[in-house]
Amino acid sequence: MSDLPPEKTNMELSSSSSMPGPSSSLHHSYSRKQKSLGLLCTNFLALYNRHGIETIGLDDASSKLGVERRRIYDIVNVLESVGVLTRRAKNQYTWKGFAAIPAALKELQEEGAKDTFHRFYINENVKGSDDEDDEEESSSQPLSSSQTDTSKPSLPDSSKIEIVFMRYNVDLLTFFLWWLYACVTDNRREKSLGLLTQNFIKLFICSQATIISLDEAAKLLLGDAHNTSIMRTKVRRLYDIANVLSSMNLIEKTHTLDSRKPAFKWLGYNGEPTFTLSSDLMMQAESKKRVFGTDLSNVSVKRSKTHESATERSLKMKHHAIAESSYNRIFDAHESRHGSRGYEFGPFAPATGTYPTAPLEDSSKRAFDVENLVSDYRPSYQNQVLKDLFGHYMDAWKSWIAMQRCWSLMILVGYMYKDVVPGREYLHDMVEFLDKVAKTVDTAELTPEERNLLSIAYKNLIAGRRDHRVKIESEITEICDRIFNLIDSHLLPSASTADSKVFYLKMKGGYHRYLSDSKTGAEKIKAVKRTLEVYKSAQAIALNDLPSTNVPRLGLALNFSLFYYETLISTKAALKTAKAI
DNA sequence: TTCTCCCGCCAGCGG
DNA sequence: CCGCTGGCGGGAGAA
Repeated sequence: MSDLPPEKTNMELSSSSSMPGPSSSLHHSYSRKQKSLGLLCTNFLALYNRHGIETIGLDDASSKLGVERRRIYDIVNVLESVGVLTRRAKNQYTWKGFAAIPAALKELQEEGAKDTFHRFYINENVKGSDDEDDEEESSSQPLSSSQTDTSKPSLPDSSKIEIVFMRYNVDLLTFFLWWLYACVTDNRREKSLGLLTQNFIKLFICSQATIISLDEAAKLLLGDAHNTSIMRTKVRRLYDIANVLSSMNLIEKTHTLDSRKPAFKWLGYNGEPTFTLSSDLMMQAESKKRVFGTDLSNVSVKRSKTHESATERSLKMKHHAIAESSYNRIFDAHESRHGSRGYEFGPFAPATGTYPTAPLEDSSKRAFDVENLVSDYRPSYQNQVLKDLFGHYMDAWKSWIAMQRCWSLMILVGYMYKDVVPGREYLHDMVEFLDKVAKTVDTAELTPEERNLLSIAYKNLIAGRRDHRVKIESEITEICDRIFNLIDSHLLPSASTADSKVFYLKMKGGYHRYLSDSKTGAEKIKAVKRTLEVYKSAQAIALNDLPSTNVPRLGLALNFSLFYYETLISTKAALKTAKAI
């Protein structure tokens, strides 16, 4: 609101602002193609792709090519991402040449192979309905009604988190690692043209697809975010990139097979591209540009900044006057929504004990703005700060409040990044962590969310073991069945002496006993009964036909009595406890 | 009309 | 503070 910088406002009065926009086109036949990024890149390469070029100054480039510096940045960034250039210092780049491309591509390919991370941007299944989240889980947590709870708008409802946990075996430590990673990975960098270029290239070289349309690329690179405005921006950038890359002959514009839609085909690096010949063409091309180009861009930026020639400025202002109002409004809205932009909570400013809840407060509609979430919760710590970051967090880890905060952040981040599927290592680290957390209750009680997480975590932990036990049990059963079968249908029928009969029966009884140990409930009772039966029949034979000194008979007696003793004790105990309850 | 994509604002950052 | 970078999206040519 009315925060026009003063210099701009006084500039305005000089301009003949009566004619809004399109009047500017009358006195020069202006063609965009003359100024395309692709052409510019070609010229750039022609200018510098030769022997003897070591370093490139951006000023130099911009004045030689007759474009604003801004455009040079675009080109240079893309070129750098394929290794043709390297930044050496401010304003200074080192020319590596096309020879460096293959290595860079190879690296990209390898990187792309194990690249699970950069799928960061997720999200936004648009409306509050968590549509494709499968339903099976909901039975256990019936209160998962999406909105309506105004009481605690702070975090995404815990049932959802639980689903996330369950589905992906996500644990807290993993969350934390993600978050660290997200912090360390510079926010701005993530959206940079260079990185985008690399990812774009990865799409080609890490898949079989040779033809990709920019729409598809944008969708792939964005994960699932189908937000149109984000898409539009991304596609714009992809156009920029594609133009540069195609001027290097790395890709080529074609059409998709099925439709008319334009797309780009990967050509790859085929040695030195052909455009070196344009080195002389360039001269004339450049001179032509001088003629055709609007006066806007060519003049050295430096000069125009100190002494802005009025004509030039007026032209600018025309644009500006129209754009200004709406632009500012949008901008203001955006800014106010963010409040003060500073990352005031720092990594873990212990002073404010509350949860960082602000962006979620609109709980009526869960489709919160991820962009803002990301910028709020993933502050872009730069350089200096980054160096200490890890240690800092590790320190913070020890303080309860920090932990609490960390926890909520992790939940948020985990929620946001739920599409990333993590591994299942860290199990024990997680338990340790949880123990630590749980032991801090004397300082501060667990919040409901935290309690819930604690329970979930341990539940997950146990669940695995129980599964394991079930498996073991079934194996035991199988083995026992095998032996019973063997004894009943072979060994026992062909046993002629009482001695051997008793021996086998004793053995059979023993295995029934083992079975009864590992079973529970009705199965256990059955196994116990069986044991008893078998032992009794064995005993009958033994008492009749065997001398009291016979070894199998003695063994049988021992086992039988032992079994009796055990079952008796346990039944008694069971009865007692049952009565007590 | 939709597709392309240039232009330049201005936030961030380094010095 | 100043100047360099570079994300970003408006909106103007091109198709």
